[in-house]
Amino acid sequence: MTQLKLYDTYERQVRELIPLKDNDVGLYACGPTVYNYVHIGNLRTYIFEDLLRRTIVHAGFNLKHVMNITDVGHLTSDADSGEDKMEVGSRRSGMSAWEMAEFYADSFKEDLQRLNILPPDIWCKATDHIKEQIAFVEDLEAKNYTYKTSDGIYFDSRKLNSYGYLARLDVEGLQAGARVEQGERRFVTDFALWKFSSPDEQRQMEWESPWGVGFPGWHIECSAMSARYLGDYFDIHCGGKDHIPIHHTNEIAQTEASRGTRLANFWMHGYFLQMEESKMSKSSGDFLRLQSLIDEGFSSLAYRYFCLTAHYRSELSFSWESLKANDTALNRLYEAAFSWGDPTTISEAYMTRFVEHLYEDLNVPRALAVAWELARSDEPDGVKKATLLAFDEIFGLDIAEWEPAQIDIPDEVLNLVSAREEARSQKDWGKADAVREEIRNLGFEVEDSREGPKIKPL
RNA sequence: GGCUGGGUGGCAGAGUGGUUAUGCAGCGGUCUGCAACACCGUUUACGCCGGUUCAAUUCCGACCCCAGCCUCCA
Repeated sequence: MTQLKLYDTYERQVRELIPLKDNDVGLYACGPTVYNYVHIGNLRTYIFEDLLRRTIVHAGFNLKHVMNITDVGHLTSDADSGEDKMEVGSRRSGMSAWEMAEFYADSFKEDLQRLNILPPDIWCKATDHIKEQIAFVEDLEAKNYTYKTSDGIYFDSRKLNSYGYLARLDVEGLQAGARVEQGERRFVTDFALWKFSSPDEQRQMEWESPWGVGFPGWHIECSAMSARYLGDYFDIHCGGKDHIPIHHTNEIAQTEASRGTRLANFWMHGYFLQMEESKMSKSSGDFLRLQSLIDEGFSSLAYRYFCLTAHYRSELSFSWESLKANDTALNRLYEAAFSWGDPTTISEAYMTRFVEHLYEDLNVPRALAVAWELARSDEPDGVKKATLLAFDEIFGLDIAEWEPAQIDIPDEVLNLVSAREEARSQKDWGKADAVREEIRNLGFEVEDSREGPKIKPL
């Protein structure tokens, strides 16, 4: 049997996934901060995680997939100097922080569904786990890894020799090149575990703690919640690559200091979607949502397919042209698969090639190339269909469900089509072409296939 | 400026020390009254300069450019 190999950012190498315990694989994925809609770049990362979890299940492991919702504490600056994004978002949206959290979390879940991204086994919200986070900070305090400033409790990163290993941080270089105010922090890489509510401003989200009224820092939620649901040391932790230098680095530091482990056996990161012009920046408010693509006439699965064409560890350049190209490809695949009829038996030869690529650190682009070779091969239709449907367990493109769109064609157009058939049977090409032009003016295109005329909306 | 990655044909994107995916577009063809659809075939490539090697796009070094983090971001 083929081994499932994955790239681990911590070791910077591809190695076999061997569960820490029995046949069980614990997977923790960093979810969104729900202060706004997610954009298509965010969604690329969740598509990667979906491919990962489908592959883990395909390889025969028992999966426990946990995803958090950050609904408090993520500041507008990772240097712990900015405002809470939730409070800022609340002012912008006119909703309370609590209402807004629910609104954007629901919107996020809807996007996942539209992209055939399977939901995690457990959703967990930071605000539902304040106790666990306080307990975690207390433990760090007892172990002498914290210090207090006027605005919060901070993690003393210099007490950990291994700090920054995940990102291969040059800590001294960071100190030298620092461009931000350190405030009362003792060192650039120190970070907030608990922030005090400001006396000047009434926060919507705040809690009592041993250190006073306030709210948890951003990083502590992941250490606390992953420990609660998956244990102190679990199999895979993933997120976007931008989390490597700060968020994940800090999670590792907290857990290492408190529990003496490095948190996860594998650290996996999805790379960015690259925009043509501007950056895919959420804070500027100018970003593409899944809905933006749908508004332009693309299906959500066309975007999923587009993401399958690039390896998760390479940047992918987004452009409308490129999305269009892949939309065309996907529709050809759908139509071909539909025309093959009922599935019969799976081709072992193609399946083997597919799995080899998939298990080699999720080489989905290669796996997709195998699908196309299969589609254009001499295999019997039933075999093609059965094999492609098996591939689709991973691709998640709903190939089995696809059927040609049913469109309403006005009687006027149908009459014209009949009139044109009449003219064609009499070889009156001039009239046939004139009628076709008339039909075009009504918004429909006629194509003469072997089975008779086909009508499509323009 | 510091650190971490990356630069492949018209576009997107795999991969490899010598046989060079895949998709879209283009071109040629089959089909068709014509067109379209579909299918078949097919051209253009590895940022720049050195080095190692029988052989480098693939390994090493310098340079240029791009991205991420250090300031909001998956």
